[in-house]
Amino acid sequence: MKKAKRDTGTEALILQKAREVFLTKGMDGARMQDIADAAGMNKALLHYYFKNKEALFERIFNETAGRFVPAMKEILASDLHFTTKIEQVCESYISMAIENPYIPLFVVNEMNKRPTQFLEKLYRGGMPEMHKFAAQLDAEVDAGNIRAVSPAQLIMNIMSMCVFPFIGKPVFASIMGIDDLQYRYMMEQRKTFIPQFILQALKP
Amino acid sequence: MKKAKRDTGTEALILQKAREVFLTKGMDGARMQDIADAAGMNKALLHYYFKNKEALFERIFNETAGRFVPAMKEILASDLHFTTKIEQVCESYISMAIENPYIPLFVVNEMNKRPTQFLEKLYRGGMPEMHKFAAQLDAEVDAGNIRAVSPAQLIMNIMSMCVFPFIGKPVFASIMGIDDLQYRYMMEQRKTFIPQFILQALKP
DNA sequence: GTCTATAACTCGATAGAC
DNA sequence: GTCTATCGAGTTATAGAC
Repeated sequence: MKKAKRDTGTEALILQKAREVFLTKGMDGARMQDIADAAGMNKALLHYYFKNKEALFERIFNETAGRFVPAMKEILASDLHFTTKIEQVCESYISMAIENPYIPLFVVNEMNKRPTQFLEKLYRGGMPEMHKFAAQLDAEVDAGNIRAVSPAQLIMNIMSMCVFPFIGKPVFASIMGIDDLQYRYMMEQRKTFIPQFILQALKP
Repeated sequence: MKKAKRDTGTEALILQKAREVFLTKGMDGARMQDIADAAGMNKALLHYYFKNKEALFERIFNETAGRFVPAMKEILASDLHFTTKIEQVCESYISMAIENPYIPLFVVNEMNKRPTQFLEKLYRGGMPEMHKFAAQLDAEVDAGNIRAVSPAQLIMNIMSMCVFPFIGKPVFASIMGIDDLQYRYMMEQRKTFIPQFILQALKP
């Protein structure tokens, strides 16, 4: 039986609770008091472990972005067939978002508030290989395997269909009259629905 | 030559500037001082016209949501052919978002922060006629005109492809290496690209 | 109706006891 | 390492002169 706490138990607890608070309220909306309450401690202790609110936020943000950006880049940069890439990107992103439903809106907000810092992190370890994927598409078009299509517009469609349902959940769930469990099921379905939808649209 | 100011010139000016500030910084990030500065007056005057920050924000939010929600509902509830509905929804939403690029993220944030109040406004004047559109789709499927498809998933796809490119602009523009003008052009293209893409995906 | 000045309050951060 | 107490900056909101 493991110990409930590890060496740096308190620091880990702070990070965990700070994560919950920042993800749901954002940097501006979150209060240090909220985090202290969630962790069952006082504000002073937060400052003992982290210099200030911004440092704590930065830490959370880096871990959050770092959690799924690399996987995406890896898939796109690989030598897989473009069909497989689409399938894997959808499967990978939607799985992550089902488990971390607050991440999409959180990331999108920070990205819009501080685009430069965000892009810096995005590009760390190499620019995403959009060109490779785009070149694959163009090759398929030339070979007559798929209809002529703008790679940029297609990439936008793929990302949109994967990400937005998590951001727009309140309206979607409401107008469709479904609960959380049913919504989760719909998202599971989308892992295969989106690739099928796209490939169908690309048929010559 | 008209007067620059109308009866309630000051109030209108406050609303206009408050709108700019709230849309870009959000409720939490915006400061009354920011609005006062933008309007070239002092904070006290803001409170003379509006009880408090929240009341001012509420006013802006209602006007913002009210600006495009009714148009959407009208299109969906109409007797147009489902193909035409898709075309008009895309054209209508994208046109609005091109002219008001900050609205999508702003609305999405408020919707997630206070879902109940948002949905209340959305449903004012009748629930959106999703069922009518869904029934149209099912009829087309039965007639063999389009492939079998979940109306809910399809609606999600349409909304996602229209809305998300405006929310995710910073990354998209960056990885595609294009400037604001080129991005705007891409959005113009999407007005027809999305409907074509969808109809292609629905071909039997 | 618009301004200046300031009260009242929130919140991040620090000092210092234990 | 964790707590209580408090400071000080920044913000909303109000009082009162013009």
